[in-house]
Amino acid sequence: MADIARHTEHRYGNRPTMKDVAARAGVGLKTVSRVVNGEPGVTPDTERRVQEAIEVLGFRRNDSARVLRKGRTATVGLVLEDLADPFYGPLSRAIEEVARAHGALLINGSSAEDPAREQELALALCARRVDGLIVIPAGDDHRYLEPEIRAGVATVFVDRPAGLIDADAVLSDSFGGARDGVAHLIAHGHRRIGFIGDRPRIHTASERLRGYRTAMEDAGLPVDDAWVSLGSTEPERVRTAVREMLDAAEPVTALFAGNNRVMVTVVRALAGHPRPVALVGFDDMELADLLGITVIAQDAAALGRTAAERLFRRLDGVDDVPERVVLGTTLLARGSGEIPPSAV
Amino acid sequence: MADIARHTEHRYGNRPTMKDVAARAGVGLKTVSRVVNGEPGVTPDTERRVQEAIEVLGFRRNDSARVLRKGRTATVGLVLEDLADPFYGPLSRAIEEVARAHGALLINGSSAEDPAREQELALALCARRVDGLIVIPAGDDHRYLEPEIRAGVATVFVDRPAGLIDADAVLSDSFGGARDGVAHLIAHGHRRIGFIGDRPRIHTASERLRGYRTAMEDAGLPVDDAWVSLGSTEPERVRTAVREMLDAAEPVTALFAGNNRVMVTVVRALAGHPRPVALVGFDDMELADLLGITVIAQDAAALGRTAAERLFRRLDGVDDVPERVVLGTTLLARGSGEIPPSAV
DNA sequence: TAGGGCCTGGACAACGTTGTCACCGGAGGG
DNA sequence: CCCTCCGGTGACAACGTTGTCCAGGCCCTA
Repeated sequence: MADIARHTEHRYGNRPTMKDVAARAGVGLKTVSRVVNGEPGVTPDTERRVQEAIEVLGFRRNDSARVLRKGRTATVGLVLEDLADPFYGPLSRAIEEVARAHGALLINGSSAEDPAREQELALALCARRVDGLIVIPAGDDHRYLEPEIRAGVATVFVDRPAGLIDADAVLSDSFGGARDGVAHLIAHGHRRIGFIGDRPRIHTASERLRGYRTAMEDAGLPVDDAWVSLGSTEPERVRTAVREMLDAAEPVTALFAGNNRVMVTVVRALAGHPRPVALVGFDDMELADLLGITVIAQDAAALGRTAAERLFRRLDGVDDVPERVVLGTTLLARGSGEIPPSAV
Repeated sequence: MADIARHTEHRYGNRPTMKDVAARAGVGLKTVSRVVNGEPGVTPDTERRVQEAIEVLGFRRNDSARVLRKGRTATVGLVLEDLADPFYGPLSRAIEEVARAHGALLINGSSAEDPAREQELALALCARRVDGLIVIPAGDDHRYLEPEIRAGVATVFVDRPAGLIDADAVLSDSFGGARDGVAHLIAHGHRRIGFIGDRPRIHTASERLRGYRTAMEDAGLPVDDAWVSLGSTEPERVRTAVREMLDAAEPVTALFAGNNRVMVTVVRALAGHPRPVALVGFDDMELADLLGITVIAQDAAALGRTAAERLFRRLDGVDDVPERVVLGTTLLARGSGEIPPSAV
């Protein structure tokens, strides 16, 4: 007796199960299941009795058991890089909307830019048997996902491509966007333009650098090594980079900021600078319009939506080859990018 | 034969189970379980054989089954209001960090300010048997959560209190913050101060309004009905409210913005206004410092952290009475709040 | 009125894991 | 030399749900 009690002790705080509901309603277990799932073949009267019992007991179906039985979880996982980065807000929101439209729930977590944590998180999601996975990669080796993908977990990468495996990816045109932004500065008369970007290991960062170099080359302009600074987006590092480029014997007259983190710090640094310096940043931000910052805007929502739709198409059984989708960017001229070069 | 095939057909894409691993390693099922869970009592040699089989087969434990058996999911649910609102980024990030420190995963979703959707989402999370729930309420009736709480789902509300049930809540001092902000404007000479806030149904909105009224009253100032505008945070509505207050016969000389959504629109509206108007906003935002906007800052991260810690304390069995924790706010003077009243 | 089909309801197994308990072989003590 | 004990191992039930299949009752038709 004591044994039995110990056995069923703190099990979900003793929640009622379908069995309990069945007993209370005086029907069979399966009939309760039918009512709960809206399956046909139940008399209105029986259904009413079951509903009543459900109400009284406060029964709620245990989806874990359901998942175990059915094999589908109606859940997709999202591994993003930093929940607090404003760029990812609209992106994950768009994914959530699509998931919701497909009756699925979203589980997410952030990797904090740490590849090990990305892997840990992605695999934890797989252990929860998400139907699909959307990943904003922090690392550059995703072979660890191969068994999962083989086992049927639909996987789509966003913002950055997967590393060392062949998988769907939805990206912004980092190269083209950066090239256009730098060309914009050149068109306004700049010849010495600085580029401050994220760590080159990150795909978007290196693509944007490539865009910068291409624009310069296309205009027949040389690029001094001192004009390019890559590394973490730590404010301290970025501030130093700005200072060095502006204090040089031949200072740059314009700057290109490789992403929103960098841009924020650059704007702050330039605010304290005596000479006007042109600036174009990658990524739009709220309030950037009021500050008159010219940016290359990505459509984060479209990125998320596209990726999610792709994921659900795969979950619906469409099985075409992995593909890379690239979305265009938009240059928003607001003033900071149209400042002419100032005499030194 | 065909029957058997049909039976095991598309089940997680036929993932290997512990049984498969056991067969391959030539050991018993339970031994595999022991290895997977790091339980003691397995010879190094046996363990190696099992690990090898796991590797080869690409086995990953099915947490759904585990949950079903154990009764705990090591998962907490977060119902927030809008993933894309920058205020919630740091908040959910802080919650995630605490959850991670406790070895738990976070599932979240947004209610989009719709009470029905909040309920749907919260109950879906309960069906997935999350151990705990953190809710940023959209609605003001949470009785639907009573069976869940009774069944043992630890529940903490953040940013706004629960409605009609007794539950933990972690809040910012909306009343005190607004009162201080308005008092700040009064101290700088303003007598006619407008308040533009969110819908009064929302607890924070009404508290902030109360703070505004209290500050005015404390200073012996009257409040004209035309100076108070409550409603949605739609830009169009806020713009209209700003215009009306500034175009009145006796226009306000200062504005208090009830939250970050409102503040953004107000700043935009004031940018096009000929006369300088003082402004204090509730909620800090990135770049607000560069625009010189004086704000009442809440510590979103502390809010999230406090709530999450409270949740896990409950999950650890601490069972004190539901409590309301109120965190202080900080006035950040940056210029816009220190503009003196301009002659009309 | 008997027979057949349809509709409602229930018994039972299975999903993949973990807790319980029993078994087996070897070491150590009497 | 036998008995006990213990560490390592495996058989089995149980978690709560759903799919399958069968039973019984009803109505309709011949």
